[in-house]
Amino acid sequence: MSEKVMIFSEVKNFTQDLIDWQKKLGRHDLPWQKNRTAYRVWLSEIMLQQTQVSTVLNRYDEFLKIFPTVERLGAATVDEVLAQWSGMGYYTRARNLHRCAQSVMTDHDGVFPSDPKVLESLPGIGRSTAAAVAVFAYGKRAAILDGNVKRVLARIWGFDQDLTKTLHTNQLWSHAENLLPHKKSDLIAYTQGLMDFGATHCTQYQPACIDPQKGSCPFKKSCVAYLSERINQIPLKVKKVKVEKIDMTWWVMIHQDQVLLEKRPEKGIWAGLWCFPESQELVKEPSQAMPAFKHVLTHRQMTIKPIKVHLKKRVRLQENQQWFSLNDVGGLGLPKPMSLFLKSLDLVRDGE
DNA sequence: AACACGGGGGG
DNA sequence: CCCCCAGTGTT
Repeated sequence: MSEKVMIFSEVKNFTQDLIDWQKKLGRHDLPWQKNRTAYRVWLSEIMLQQTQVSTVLNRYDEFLKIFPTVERLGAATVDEVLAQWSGMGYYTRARNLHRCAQSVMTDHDGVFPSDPKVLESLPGIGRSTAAAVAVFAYGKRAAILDGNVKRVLARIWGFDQDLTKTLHTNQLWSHAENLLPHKKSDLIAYTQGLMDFGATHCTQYQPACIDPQKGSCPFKKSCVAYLSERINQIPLKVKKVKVEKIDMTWWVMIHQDQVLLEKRPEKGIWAGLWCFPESQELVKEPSQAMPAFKHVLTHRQMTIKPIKVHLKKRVRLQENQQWFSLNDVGGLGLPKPMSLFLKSLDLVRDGE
């Protein structure tokens, strides 16, 4: 048994059902669905990469009016292109759009290539966009796999692997290719159907299977995510916690064998635990920077910079502060780096 | 406020 | 391969 079959069980007639669905319930009147030249298709795909259909609808015709051909676009200045793009965000797209137009003019005799692999070599065109242009403009047999399509395929086949992993996304790519219709005449309806079904029915939140207002889902009977009540878990994208880098100062105030500690607020990091004060302004005794060290938490990488001050008298600067003998700190609630640090203080003291 | 999106670029 | 980024719109 091949790997493909093990991962993606048979969903009967998916391809044909989707084609039928598209013909009946898909979108047929979007401006870029008429007169599907490579230039028009390409422009719409780039605009749609990170921008909603409703926004692109307001911009597409205007853009084409100003840059009616790939030649005119390539001949424009990048500033003119950026000006026309303004408000749509991700301005790298506009710069690549311009570069791509120039490359089509100089490297491809002014004609967009039809081979997805060649399209993919152009600026701003990745695997999915290349396939879309090849299908819509040239009727080629190529698979798209954008965010909408990933959601549709992952849900129906119950593919619950982490899609931030290249391996799993590649498995989905293979699956997308296996699903392509064999009749070339079906490719446009099929590809458009994938896009439309994902955008209007198999939406991220409240898809049609649980929201009748969106219509009915033709795949309800076989959709693994729906049948196993995992619509909200699939597709799975494990977001890596962003590790924030933080510098923290510890004022290590020492008087004889005692240190001044501060009970931290009940909210935030190390809530309610005892720590060195992170700031102080009143004490003017000479201070000495100690070696900084790192402490790593799930979501933070802290660089702790202790500053030692030997005080002649015990002062308490705030209500939440208290002096402790080093012999007693062991009984306090201390965050990990505090207990490690205090132990090292002990060693220093013993060594003295 | 958190999340979603395709592609590029650097390590 | 992995990570990070960019900007607007949606939930």
